[in-house]
Amino acid sequence: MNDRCNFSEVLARRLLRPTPLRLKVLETLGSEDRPWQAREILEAIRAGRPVNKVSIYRILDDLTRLGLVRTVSSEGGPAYYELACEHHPPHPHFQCQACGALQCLEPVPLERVWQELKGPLGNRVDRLEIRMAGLCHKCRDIT
Amino acid sequence: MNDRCNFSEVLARRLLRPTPLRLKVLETLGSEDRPWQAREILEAIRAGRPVNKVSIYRILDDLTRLGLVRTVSSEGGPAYYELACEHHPPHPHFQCQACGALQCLEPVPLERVWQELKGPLGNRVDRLEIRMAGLCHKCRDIT
DNA sequence: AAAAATTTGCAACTAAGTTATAAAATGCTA
DNA sequence: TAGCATTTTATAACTTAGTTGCAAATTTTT
Repeated sequence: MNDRCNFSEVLARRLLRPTPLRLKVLETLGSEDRPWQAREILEAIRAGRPVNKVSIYRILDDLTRLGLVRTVSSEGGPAYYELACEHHPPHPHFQCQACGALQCLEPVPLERVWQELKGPLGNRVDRLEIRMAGLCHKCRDIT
Repeated sequence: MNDRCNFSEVLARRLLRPTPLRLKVLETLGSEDRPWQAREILEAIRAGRPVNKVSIYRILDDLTRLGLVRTVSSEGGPAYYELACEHHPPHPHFQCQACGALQCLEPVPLERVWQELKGPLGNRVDRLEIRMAGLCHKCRDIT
């Protein structure tokens, strides 16, 4: 999916060294158009080399803090992570309640909703997360 | 907040006995206009009598399955629960990234967004969760 | 009141994520 | 390029949220 980002350049520009492990994490996240669990990333990387889970969590934290990665929360489950580069702007997600799979949906124009929500409360709003839940087309076909 | 629901009637109508503990859980959820963590509920009830956490989780599960309670997921944290009675329809939430507090926002008209999102994917959509994150007015004032 | 069913408690467990600290790797300066 | 400082990764131990299996207690039914 994401062959278009030069990760090591991006990392270097952002005060984080482009180590093999960091690049591997970014590469993994970019390899499919869906959010990943920390554990999935760990297992994917372990298929090729030994890694410790703490390193994965730390790298995901760092990348998130720098804005290269976005976290997506899931219904009762663990956190998911996705790339936050210019080719992957914020967007809603769909989670299947049967198989648990999390899909990325197309961005939708939310200016109106956004304005309506942020207005009256005096809160400073930084992020908006939209998650739909239901039965995905695969699980729908099966049953 | 919620003096308007006759919980034990509601429970009885729904195949769940109105036990003191179940009523206490509902009463606690209804006592403030905000979602509660399981742990908060546990502690609130323990102030008045001994309870086991497993009972709380089980009761919350049962009530959620019956549609009397809704779960609200939070940024990286534990699950939250809120009443789902007719006086408290689905609505967006705001979570402060500084103090972690979760507020209930007013329901917004989402038909347009909903249609736009559910359309092309072939998924059956049952629920829509909207969460905003940022800095709440209290934390804003402090800093 | 006895039997059956439901509800709650208790202990042990799992999974996600964190913390503290040590080891390894990398970059920098002489 | 050797030595020192800094950054990155590993390891082990821990915390917190939530679950599971089963026993005790309570309630309902007969």
